[in-house]
Amino acid sequence: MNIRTLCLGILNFGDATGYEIKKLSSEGRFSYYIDASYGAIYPALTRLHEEGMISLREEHQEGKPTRKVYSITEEGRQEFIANLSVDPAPDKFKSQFLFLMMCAENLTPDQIKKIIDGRISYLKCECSHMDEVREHCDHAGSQFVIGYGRAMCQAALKYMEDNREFAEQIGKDTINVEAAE
Amino acid sequence: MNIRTLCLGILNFGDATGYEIKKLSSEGRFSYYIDASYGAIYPALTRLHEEGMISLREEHQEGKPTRKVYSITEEGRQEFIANLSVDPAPDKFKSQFLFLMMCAENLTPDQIKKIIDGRISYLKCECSHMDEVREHCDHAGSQFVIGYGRAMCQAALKYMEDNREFAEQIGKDTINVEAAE
DNA sequence: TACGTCATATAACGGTTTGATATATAATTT
DNA sequence: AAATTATATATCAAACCGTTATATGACGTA
Repeated sequence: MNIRTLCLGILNFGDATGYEIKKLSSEGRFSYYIDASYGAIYPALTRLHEEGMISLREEHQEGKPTRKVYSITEEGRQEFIANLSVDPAPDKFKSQFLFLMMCAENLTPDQIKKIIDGRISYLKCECSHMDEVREHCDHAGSQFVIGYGRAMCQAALKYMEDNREFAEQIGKDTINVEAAE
Repeated sequence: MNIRTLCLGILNFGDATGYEIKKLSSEGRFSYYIDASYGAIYPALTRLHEEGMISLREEHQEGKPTRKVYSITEEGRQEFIANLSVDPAPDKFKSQFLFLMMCAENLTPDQIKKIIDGRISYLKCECSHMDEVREHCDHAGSQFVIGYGRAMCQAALKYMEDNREFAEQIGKDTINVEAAE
């Protein structure tokens, strides 16, 4: 799924500027499973507008750049709907935390402990962020999606709490092995 | 975390060719949280070799291209360890499935059902793939990481089974709304 | 006075996708 | 049985897509 479809999808929920699309994708109710950058959004919007998929309304403001508010057109809606019919691609997931855990025998027990503590507070933060988003949103699709994200987050937290001792042991074992050599 | 560090990390587990690094990252025990492409791996290995971070042993074969087997050097190991000390970046997660669910009111009940069925079999497939990887691997870090992935996968399956009716209702509601208009 | 928010935009960089090249073996179709 | 197609091994480059970093600038807040 490319940014083109992503912009159309967000605009299908309501008019927005490039700035707002960015915020929705990295902080709003889309943020759990999407993250687009300005460098991709602005050129995509320009092209979508040239092709008539979205229309533009300029709101001039004093001291600030002109707000360029985009709306999806009937043509754009059709392209968007057509794109929804293709089979969804597999999820993409990248985690530097898991990579670090995989290499835990190269870390000191102290480092491992710090990383795990950081992970748990990161997950708690994500979790409460999703709770917040869920409260301010009664759209059914959003409820389902945020609920999914929350379930993942809670499962991760539970796993971390149940298995942190095992992970911390890796660092301690390595020290003993090195001492024995 | 860039491919450079990723290649060093995989080579720190043992010698490998570019081809094998790719397989490990998209099918092996790293695949749950990493995925690198040939187009990134080969240039990275070439550069790493030029810089003395990895050494090269060529194995000539009949009919096939020469196998270029890389090993991490002491210098490479030092760079790798140094890179493990930085705070892990937040996870990156992208899901076309969740995007589709977010837009469920634009889909027919039939489409939603098909997407959910596909999702459940995808998750089951991922889950059994992880079980398989876990069995063939008694390295502690791998156990922790695969266990994490498995926990996520099972939580996703449970959520899907508990909430599929809710999601399927979205499509049916939309039809009724449209009929009423 | 420095940082966070609003707002658009581009250049440099990094990584993915696609496809070229080449052979052997396994599976499927005719 | 023969022919075709898919899969696995193995490296690599070009085209394309998206991220990161940065420029610009004003307003509000700590």
